[in-house]
Amino acid sequence: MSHIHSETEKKILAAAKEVFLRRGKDGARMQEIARQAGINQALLHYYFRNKDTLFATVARHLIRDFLETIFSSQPEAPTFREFLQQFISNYIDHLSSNIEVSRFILWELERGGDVMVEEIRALQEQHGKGVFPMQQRIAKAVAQQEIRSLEPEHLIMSIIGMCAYPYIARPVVERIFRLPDVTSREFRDRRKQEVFQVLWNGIRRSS
Amino acid sequence: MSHIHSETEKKILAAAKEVFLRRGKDGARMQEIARQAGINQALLHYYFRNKDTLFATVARHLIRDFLETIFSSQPEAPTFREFLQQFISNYIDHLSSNIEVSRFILWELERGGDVMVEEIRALQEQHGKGVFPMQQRIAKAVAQQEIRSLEPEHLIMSIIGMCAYPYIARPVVERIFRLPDVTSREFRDRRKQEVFQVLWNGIRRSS
DNA sequence: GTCTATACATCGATAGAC
DNA sequence: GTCTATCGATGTATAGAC
Repeated sequence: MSHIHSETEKKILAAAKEVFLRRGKDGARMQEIARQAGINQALLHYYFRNKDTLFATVARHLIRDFLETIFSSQPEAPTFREFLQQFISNYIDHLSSNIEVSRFILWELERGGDVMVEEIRALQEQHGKGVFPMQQRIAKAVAQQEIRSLEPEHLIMSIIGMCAYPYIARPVVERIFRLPDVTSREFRDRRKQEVFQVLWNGIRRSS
Repeated sequence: MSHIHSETEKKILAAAKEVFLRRGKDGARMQEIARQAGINQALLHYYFRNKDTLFATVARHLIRDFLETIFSSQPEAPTFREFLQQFISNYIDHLSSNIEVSRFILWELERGGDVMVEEIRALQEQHGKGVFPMQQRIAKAVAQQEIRSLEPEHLIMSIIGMCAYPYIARPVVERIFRLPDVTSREFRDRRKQEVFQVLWNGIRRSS
């Protein structure tokens, strides 16, 4: 993997990222990417053989950045309760200010999720043990009896599902439930609180 | 809205439903729909002026059926606890045996969700009061102190998000978490139990 | 109503001059 | 490296015979 990036190549990658995020792989037009990069279509094919190559490069970067932001730098909270609260807050804030990335990841999942899976695997190796960093944190909390016995994978699915849903089903949430803009401070704070309250009471040992 | 359906029209609608479900609006080919219906492309345009018209008709039917199955015929359980448990079970089973429909709804949401919103509004009028049937059931449970005070809309988002996530992120779930096929009996039963346990403990009053 | 044949538009990709 | 011009494939839609 070459890391020598000419000025033109950087412009192309930046333009491609924007267009692919906005329109998806199939919706994106090579012409639009070229125009946005201030070059012509032939030069685009000179740098990246074809659309597939260009898309693969962009998708890999986008997904890697997303995963690293969310799962790599995890809150170093002393208790699992605080860890959970901070993770939910970070995750909702990040989804909220990167709505196009969430949509892009959905597209990628519909396409089969291959890039997603590969990047997660790479992240796992990087952190050793071949598991999600978060999986270990949860397993530890169970072992130390901070929370009731459960399968970490299921808890992770629950957290992500609850946090991500409003951003996936935004039209329904905003127009049917008549809730405020899902990116607004008001909505985010309310949602964070509700997600945490349900989850924490749902997994704590005291029940 | 005409309800006179010729034999050919029915064949077209059935074929279009299958192809649109499998490939989405943009991925679907009029040629493929024609072939599957056993006719030619010209006849397709004779019945439905263009692709948009055909898609709109199919999408409306698909989404209406989905919404009616899930939200119209609700469990008539005496307690909210049982209601919740049954709803989760029905919803997960339905998603599981209609994976293509879930994917189709995601596509529709990404497109702006207009058809979805219109059909939900229609369903609301049909049930009076201008709200989700489920919204009322939750509000009642709060009023009768079966569960703690909360906004019904947030609880609905939590339920749907937790149930739907595995079917949205299927590649990650099955390949990274190494969980069984999300449509398997084994997985569904485990997921139903986990979702219910978290949610019920998360909203019951006793906490 | 149903067909064959074809027009017309779009888009990714390449040839070839500079 | 960068450009203009154009090819070739694909896909929607229509013309016109039966």
